[in-house]
Amino acid sequence: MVTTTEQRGNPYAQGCPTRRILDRIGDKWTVLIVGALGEKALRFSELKRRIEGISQKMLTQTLRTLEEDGLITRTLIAQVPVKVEYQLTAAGQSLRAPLRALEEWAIEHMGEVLDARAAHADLTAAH
Amino acid sequence: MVTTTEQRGNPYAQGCPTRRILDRIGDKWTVLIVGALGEKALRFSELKRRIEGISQKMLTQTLRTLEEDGLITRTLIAQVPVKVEYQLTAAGQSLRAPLRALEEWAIEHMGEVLDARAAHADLTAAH
DNA sequence: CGGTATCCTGTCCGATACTG
DNA sequence: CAGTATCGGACAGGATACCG
Repeated sequence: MVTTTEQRGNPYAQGCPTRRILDRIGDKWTVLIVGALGEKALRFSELKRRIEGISQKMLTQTLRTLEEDGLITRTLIAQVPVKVEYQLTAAGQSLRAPLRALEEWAIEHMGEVLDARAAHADLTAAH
Repeated sequence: MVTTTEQRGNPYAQGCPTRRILDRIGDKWTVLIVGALGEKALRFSELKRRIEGISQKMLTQTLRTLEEDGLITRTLIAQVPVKVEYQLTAAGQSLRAPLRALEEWAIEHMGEVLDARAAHADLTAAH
């Protein structure tokens, strides 16, 4: 066997699918949607209300992508007016832990990073 | 005090800095660079070699951003030819754990997600 | 070696208008 | 309510050329 490190999950290799998957996860809205759906299933409009600043287009688009990836399910309840519920699949649920870890890191180190940015801005301003 | 949930680390609020920080972290190359520097300090060209497909421009740009954010340090060794070493700061190091968790999730669920995508592609192809 | 500067193309994404 | 469709500006990011 000519098994190199590229074979399995090596994100440093160009062809590796983990890259594509990491890209998706890294997506701004994906993180927020998965987070929002973590507690319980939500409707389209509930999601839109919870996630400030997301446009209808991006919400739809991201939901479709998540559905394609098997991370959420979309349930249409045929009534008037129409009702659509989104909820995490098992795979989607399993993503919550690593994402929460990231969120916690962001919250914890936010001040530190902002200070560093400010310090750098001062330096450049002073030439 | 009129402290709302928006005040602290609530990524769902538009103004919250955690969003900006999560955006940075979510960046394609950031994850790979921090991962690569995890083991030991590396030179510019070493990083470029390790991270397949990154352009010089993006490597430089991402390194600058990471430096501004206080996650890595840049050390210039004045000799001929010039040598520059990048290494993680303490804050940068602390980011490794959550990122590794994400990488591991990607590796573990890669197959699952790819299957879901394939299944979806079949459905749409069949009309 | 480790960059910077410039050009240029693709894509992201918000705004808007319309629909079952 | 929960979308789809379309347009257009901003911007990410590759290719290329040049520099200390």
